[in-house]
Amino acid sequence: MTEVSVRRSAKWELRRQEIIDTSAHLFAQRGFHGTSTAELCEANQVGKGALYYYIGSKEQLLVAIHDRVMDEVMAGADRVASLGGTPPERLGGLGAELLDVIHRYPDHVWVFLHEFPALTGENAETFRRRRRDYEMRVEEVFEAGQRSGHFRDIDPPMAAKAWLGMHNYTYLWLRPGGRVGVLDLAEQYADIFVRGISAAPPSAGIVARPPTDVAGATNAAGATDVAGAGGTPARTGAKKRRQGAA
Amino acid sequence: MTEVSVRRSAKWELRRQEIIDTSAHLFAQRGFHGTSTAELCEANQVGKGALYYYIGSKEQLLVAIHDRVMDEVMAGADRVASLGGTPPERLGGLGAELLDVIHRYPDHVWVFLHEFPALTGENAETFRRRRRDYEMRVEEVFEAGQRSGHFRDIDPPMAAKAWLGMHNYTYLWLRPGGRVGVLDLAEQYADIFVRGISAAPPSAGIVARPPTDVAGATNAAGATDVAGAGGTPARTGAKKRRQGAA
DNA sequence: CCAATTATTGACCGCTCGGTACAAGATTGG
DNA sequence: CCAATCTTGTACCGAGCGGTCAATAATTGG
Repeated sequence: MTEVSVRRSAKWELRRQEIIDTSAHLFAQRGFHGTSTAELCEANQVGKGALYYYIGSKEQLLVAIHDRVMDEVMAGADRVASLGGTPPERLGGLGAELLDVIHRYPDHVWVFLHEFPALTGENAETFRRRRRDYEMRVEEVFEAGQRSGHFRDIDPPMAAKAWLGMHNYTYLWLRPGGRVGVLDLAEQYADIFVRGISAAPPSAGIVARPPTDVAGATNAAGATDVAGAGGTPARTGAKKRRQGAA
Repeated sequence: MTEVSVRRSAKWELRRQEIIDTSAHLFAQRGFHGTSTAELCEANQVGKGALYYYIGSKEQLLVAIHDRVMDEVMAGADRVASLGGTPPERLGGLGAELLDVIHRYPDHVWVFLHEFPALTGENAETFRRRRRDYEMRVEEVFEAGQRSGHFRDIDPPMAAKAWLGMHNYTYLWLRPGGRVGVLDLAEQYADIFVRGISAAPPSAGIVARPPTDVAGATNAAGATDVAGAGGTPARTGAKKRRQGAA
């Protein structure tokens, strides 16, 4: 389906990359479905024929953007793993690498984090798996940190999600040349998070108050799914479409 | 433009809410631009005429979903503010309220966090402002915590964004009936974050290592914007479209 | 220098999109 | 009971969609 087989010239690959990057910029502004192929042509200064000569289809373009992000992120994780170090050090390294990617590819990352649901079938499956792979590598650091006694006893999947959220969210504001430097930010984030989960004298129960429960408010349609992410909808009887969560 | 003036019957309002909620579910699966009005009709079991009788336009539907989320989130913040308490307590309260909304309206929140760029003109402006308002209320808690000596000296805007990211990201996996309870989660998150920024003996520099800089990699098109979020694009010469960041 | 290959154009296709018009049911209040 | 009003289905609209194609310009290698 993906048809990667055919080798093309280096010039072709180069032009293709340019088009991918420019298109990522557009997608990040207008959304994938909100951007027409005509707009892609205009932004890339090519006719329709040439555009499709390079991209194959709109979805393959989206896949290429996803690939760029996942490749970079995974390469960063590999680099960190190859360096070894204590769990806190490894966690800091992962954060620095992740923020580095977000900083260098803001458009691609935006698309990656927003337009995953626009992928269909096999493509969606591929990136669901790759995301999960990365998340597991983060979890492993938390597990290692608990075994080594650096971290206290928190649920690793939960910690990983908290950590991911904190870092991923920077895609909304972290920009080259911005007020905050990436490396500085990575250090501060690592500092906050590592302190937060480190095995140290607990600071007693200063924590949350339950939300003052406003009158029996559930989803007004009573329509909320009950299982984990991506549960099948009731009632709608969808036809051919793509799946849900990321 | 928004045409809120005309009062309708209670029955009408009720049916409208049902349609909004059902549509939020669809949008959360397929994306706003990826969902056709025909699909909305099928999901809501109405014809096109009836659909538009209730929603006015597709974008007004999107606005209604955004409204629901912002209203709930702001109401939660108000409740917390009215309770008073120390900054750590207030922060925990905000987190519990925020997670509560995400938990009760997973579809609406998904749409809110993904489809903001689909809003145009005045609507985009409105919700950009309301988001910023909420963010500032979070920042204020960090500032107060520093004044009171509960928190150490971190940049409040940065801390607010880290905190927001950590909490908002739960929209990807937090579901009614899921493995983790909301209140429990809120406590753990508050625990991690408050420890992470509390004024306490610093645990020395165990933090980040810089990313081993892979060969001169900037955006291959050299196309990254240089200013803060939402900078105007170069080169594309867009026509009538909406703005960038959230 | 010329044939083979690569790169590009722009007209065109069938289809779906968001939205409207309007007549006909349902409901309601006097 | 009937007229006014609320609610609904359906046929239809122009526009724009993603994608194709045959012709042709530009480049390349022998």
